[in-house]
This record gives sequence, structure tokens and C-alpha cells, in this order.
Amino acid sequence: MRQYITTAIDFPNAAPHLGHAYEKILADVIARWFRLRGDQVRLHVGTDENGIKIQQTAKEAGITPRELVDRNAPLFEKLFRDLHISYDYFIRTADPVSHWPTVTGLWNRLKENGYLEKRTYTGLYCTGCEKFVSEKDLVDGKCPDHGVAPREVSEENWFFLMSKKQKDIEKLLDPKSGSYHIVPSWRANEVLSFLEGGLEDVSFSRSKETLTWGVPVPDDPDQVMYVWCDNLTSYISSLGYFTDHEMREWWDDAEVTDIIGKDIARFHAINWPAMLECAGVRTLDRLLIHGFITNEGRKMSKTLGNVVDPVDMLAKFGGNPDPLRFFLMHEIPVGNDGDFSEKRMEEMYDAKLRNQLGNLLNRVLVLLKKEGGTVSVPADDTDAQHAADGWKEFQKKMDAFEIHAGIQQAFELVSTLNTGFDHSKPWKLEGQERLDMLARFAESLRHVALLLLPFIPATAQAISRQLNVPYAEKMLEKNFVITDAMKEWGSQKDWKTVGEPAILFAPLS
RNA sequence: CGCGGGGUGGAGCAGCCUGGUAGCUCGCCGGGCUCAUAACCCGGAGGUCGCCGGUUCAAAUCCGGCCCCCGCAACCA
Repeated sequence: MRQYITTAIDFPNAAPHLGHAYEKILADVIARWFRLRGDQVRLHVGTDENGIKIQQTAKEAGITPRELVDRNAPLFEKLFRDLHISYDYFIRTADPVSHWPTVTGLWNRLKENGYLEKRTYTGLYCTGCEKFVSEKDLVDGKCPDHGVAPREVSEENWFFLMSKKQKDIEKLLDPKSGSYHIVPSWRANEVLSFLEGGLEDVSFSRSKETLTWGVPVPDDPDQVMYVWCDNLTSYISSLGYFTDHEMREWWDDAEVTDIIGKDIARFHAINWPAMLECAGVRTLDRLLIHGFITNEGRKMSKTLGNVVDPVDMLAKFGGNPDPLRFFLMHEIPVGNDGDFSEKRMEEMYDAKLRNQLGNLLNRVLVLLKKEGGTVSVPADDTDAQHAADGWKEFQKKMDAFEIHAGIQQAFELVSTLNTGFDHSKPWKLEGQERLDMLARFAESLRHVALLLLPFIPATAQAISRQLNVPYAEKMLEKNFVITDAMKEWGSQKDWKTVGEPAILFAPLS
């Protein structure tokens, strides 16, 4: 099966923060899981570089919008690489070559199909908000967020006639019979109740006076495209849609999953499929909506100055992204908001990664090494059944996008193994009995490493290398699949010896 | 009646969809082990699962009502 995973493209008016990191880690874990189960995967990330806010931020900084995005977009790309996000394509919407032709193509199709209309619109416009505001939103005649009075603006804009799509979108999102599914299902409520209120037409362009930094509207030199037509279209521009290098197999013949935050759920659930349908492109299959991350219980915001920099979190662990990946995936149920706390993260690092996982690996390997380091996993029906049941349960959770439950299961197994290790006291056993017992723990750890592979890939490989399992070197390749044989107890007949034990996670100084 | 989420031992959270011994991390008290990264294991104290009512043999879980907190709507993922 082909899987195309799209994520929200990020706004590069400033450096990335923890929220950006969270979404990409979540998407990456899902992408990795799909690959590991044998799917072909394409993971899409990028930056949303057009718009008035970029224009303004650049002006304040005394640079051009181009300079601003060229300075910030690489920060995102570097962060994603440092976080081990296995993306396949990084799109930049200010790129006239890779992005714009598709946007123009989509626009033309919407227009040809009668879904775009030019209208005169008069209203109060706040440049800070980049939108028309209604009078009831104002405080003392001023925008409450920007403290300035909006000015009355009358201009001609293109509108996307989304109201025509009310019935179609209702049908598409119907929880029972629709083809577009929202995960987790409870997140659909907000979208569905918004739909009940009736869809309105959407402003799709701005006059060139207010917006210069964006995609030009075809055949209308005074108009520049507004965010949604431009931004959402990145998901198919990266596939070359409406150009001579279309990769339709990644859309038409793939399962398409869009991963985004709750703030923009409405646009991705409604506007995007509406646009696609009107342009004659098939709609997507799944919308995964994640929550937001608070810092010590408080909303992260630039004004409060409590934004967590993911680069700091990487540096704290010597550049290893796994403690952060582990924390975010283990602590935040998919869809829910989650709280980040540096103290809590340190606790979890010590308790789970260092003391439970790292220490277990070490005690097994050290004892095995003392016996010469040979491994021969004894056949055992009970062990085999446990392994099979565990994998079945794990797959069920992962396939249902209960990512947190998947990683938690892996760590429950680690905990069980620690208990079992103490109870079976292999250090007191002799000869073959001792070797057999240790081999069982080594084999269990082999399974643990495979379970952890989507979440903390570098660590999973490090464990497998120390164990010296035959496939260890291939685990991080994109075509590596967890085969049925690998899930089977004692299946690795070529696995004869273990490698050198080494500290997996060092104490934080 | 704008929309959504939440209220579970000292702290932070899971469980609720698919009712049936209330679980996890940290902290506290005591014990064990000595293979291991001052790590690991066992036991204990601490909970009227926000409140009231209903359904049921059985409710943290389902239904109704109420109280309180937070977010969105209105820069920020």
C-alpha cells in the first residue's frame, strides 16, 4: 500500500518551537510505522512562506521577505533533520518553480469550473490580523490584539464559492458513511458542529496594495492569492500536480493522511477537500488532529516568552533526539493537549530510558559476556505465544494511531522484563541453564528494539547493535520492513553472539 | 443558551468509546537483591474517580442535571 503523509507547512517568520517539533515527530513515527509494516511511504513537510505577516516581519527587520524566509526556512529543515524526521520532500511555498505552477493550475481549474467569483467587499481591515474584522470584535474601536484602529477598505477580491459544497462536505465527513475520516473521532465534533452552522464563501485573494508577497492570480495582475489556496495546495504541488511531472500515484493510488494541529483543523477538514473536489481532484482519506503543548501548564506564547526551543532540548541530550521523541510520544495521547516540563522530561529520561531500558540491556549483556557471549534462544511455546500476542496488540494500537499506547506497551514489556530478571536470578544459575535464561532476555530485548524502532530509531538500532542481531545495520534504511519472521520468537538462527555492552543513556550531569 | 476539552491518592497523567479487582511516572515509608548505569525487585501509607440523580446484578466508565477550571472564537503549531 502507498501512504502519503502530509503535515502542516510551518510559518517561518521566526525560529521553530516545540510545537513544530511535536507535529513532525508524530508524523515521522507514523511514517516509520507504515514503512516498517511494509507500506511505501512519502512524508511531506515544508514552510508556508507567503503572506502579509512575512512581509511585515521582514520590513520590521529591515530585510526583504526573500531574505527572511531564506534565513528561517533552513532552521526548520535543520531541526527536522536533527530530530530524525524521515521526510521525503521539503516544500517551500515562495519557490516559483516547484510550488507556483500547481497553485496556478488549481486556481484555473476552480475558475473554469465556476467556483471562483470576483466580488466587491467593504469592511474593516486590520493589517495586523491580516483579515477583515467585525465591529463587535473591536475594543474602543481598535483591534484588541494590535491596538490600532482598522481602516475601512473596499476592494475587489476573488471568492471561492465554498457554500455550494455544503452537502458534499457533509457527505464526505459523515462519521458513518463518509470517506474522509477524522482521527481521533472525538476531534471531529468541533468540525461537524461548525459545518452545521453553514459554510460561507471564502476570500481567496487580496489586492496587490495590501499583499505583494505571494502567488499572483492568473490573468488578474492586481490580485495576489490569499493564504488558503496557496498553502493547502503545497500538498499536491510537491507531487507536481498540473505540471508535466505529475506523481499521481502518490495521491490517486495512495492512502492520504493529513497531520495537523487543532487550530487549523477546520480548514483542513473542510476547505481543502472542497477545493480538491471543485478542481476535480480526489479528496484525502484521513485527517489526524493533534493537540497543543503547554509549558508547565501555561500556554506557550511569544508574548509570555515561555516558548520552548527544541534546539535547547536537543543540546541538553548531546544532540540525541530520542529523549525528546520518547517524551512527547510517551506522554501525550494522540489528539490531546499535552504538557511539557523540563523537570518531568528529566525524570522520564532517568526512570524509563536510563534506569529501566538502558540498565536492563546492560545487565543482560554483561552477564552474557561473562559466559562467552554466545546466544542460542531456546524454543518455548509460552514465550512464542507471548511474543505473538504482544505484536498483535501493538499493531492494533499503531494501526489505530494510538501512538502513545504503542510506545507505552513497549515500556511495559521492559518493566516486565526487569521484574522477570530479578525473579529468575540468572546470575545465580549455572552452565546451560544460565545461558538459556540469558538468551531469553536477549531475545526479548531484540523484540523491544523492534517495537521501539518507529519512536526512537537511533536507540533501537543501538540496542540491536549491542545485541548484535543480524539485521541491525539495515534497521534505519527506508526499505527496512519488520517481517513476520522477525516478530517470531527465536527466529534469528544466524544470531550467534552478542556485542559489547555500552552505556545506552548516560546520566545527566 | 457560540464551540471544544477537562475535574481520578501529595504533584503530573492514563483508564471512559467496547460497564465487572482503580493503573503509570515522580515523591514518601519499610524490606530485598548485589547481575547491572547509587541502577533493579518486593511490600506499605495515601483515592467518597467534581456534585446530585437515573439505568444495571454491577458505573470512574452509560444517561440526565448541576458546579468549577482551561482552550478556541481573537498574533502563536
